[in-house]
Amino acid sequence: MRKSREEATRTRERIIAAAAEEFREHGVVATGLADLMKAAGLTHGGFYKHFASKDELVREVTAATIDQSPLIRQAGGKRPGRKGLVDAVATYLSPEHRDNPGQGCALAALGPELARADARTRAEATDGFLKFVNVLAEHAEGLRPDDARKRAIAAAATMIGAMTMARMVKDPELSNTILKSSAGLAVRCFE
Amino acid sequence: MRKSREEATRTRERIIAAAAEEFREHGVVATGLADLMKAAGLTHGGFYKHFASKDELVREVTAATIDQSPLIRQAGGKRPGRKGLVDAVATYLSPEHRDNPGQGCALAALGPELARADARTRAEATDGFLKFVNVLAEHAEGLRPDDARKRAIAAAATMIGAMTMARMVKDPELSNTILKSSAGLAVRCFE
DNA sequence: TGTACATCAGTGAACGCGCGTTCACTGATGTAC
DNA sequence: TGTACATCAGTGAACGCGCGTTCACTGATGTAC
Repeated sequence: MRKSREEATRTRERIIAAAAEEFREHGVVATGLADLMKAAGLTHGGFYKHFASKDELVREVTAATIDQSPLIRQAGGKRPGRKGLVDAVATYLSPEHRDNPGQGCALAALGPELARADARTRAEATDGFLKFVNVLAEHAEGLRPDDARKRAIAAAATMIGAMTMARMVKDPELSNTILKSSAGLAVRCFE
Repeated sequence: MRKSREEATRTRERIIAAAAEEFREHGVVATGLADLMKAAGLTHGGFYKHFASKDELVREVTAATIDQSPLIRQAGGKRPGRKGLVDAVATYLSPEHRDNPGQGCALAALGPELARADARTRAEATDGFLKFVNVLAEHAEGLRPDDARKRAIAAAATMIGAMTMARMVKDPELSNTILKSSAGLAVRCFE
């Protein structure tokens, strides 16, 4: 039962979307292709009509998922400067983001797994990290560009580390403190 | 060939040490028990004479590995105050630590995997995070204790996030910049 | 202290299972005339 | 525009493999008298 080209393209995107969610929620290695294809509404045999291997899927998911980070999703059309920065950081370091890793930032959900991935996936992850950094740097006011970039890099590390730790920690109060205190630091970083 | 009690205890510790290294290097899910027992110099069948399950091992490794974080390993017997803080942060955010995840901080190497682990493992990870925070807070001078704690939490998030991103990123220059800029932020955090 | 027996650390084969991947097949879609 | 044929998206069974776990067995260690 061959499908039309547009439908095949849509299927491919559906697989990527399902994988993006499953990977961020359960981890890349822990997610099986059969589970993932079922989540996309297909049987597992069809996978290789769209991707040469699981590694190729991981690479495509990494590339596609960056734009779904809450920081980047809300970046377009928001106010610049300090107000915008505070908004962006608060959206990223929100309890909503923490409690929904499947829809959130891949760097926070998969950081160490991406660090162990193949060169091309790491290259995609690097691009994603730089995109993240640039969104932050654009909110910096009155700083030399390379200084803004350095500060944005440290702020990004803070935000990504905070999200990971806020999810890991068992005590909900401590988790909230991690988010709040780190948000404060990320904003202060540009002052 | 039964072994003496002391030898059995040593074997158990050898399994934990081997697992600690393998897990941090390749991830928990990606590490098989057979590989890990071979790394400990044993055959895989003997594993269940020491642990009830892989999950139990993960929990014990999490508890045992925290003290091997470069931050905590060098904490005893170092100078207090700002100098000690700068040293501690520099040791943690060093290229040596980045390039040797198998001997490094479990929070940076396994953060998201620990976040998905069972309740008891997450409790161990939480204790480990608080130990990390306390080491930093002890270096804070002239701050109210709860303020020092909040700042230490944000500094910890920065350091852990920075180590993860420094390992993930492909560009070595960017990786070094992440370490340096984040170290600066972690120290400034207490001023 | 010496002897007889129970314990149990470690071995290596085997268990069922799910993994990533392959393949023969189906039938609707796309193409050529 | 209609017809004949090639293509190929998706199915579902099957591949070998390594996973976590179990088990019968060995023989040195520990224990009881």
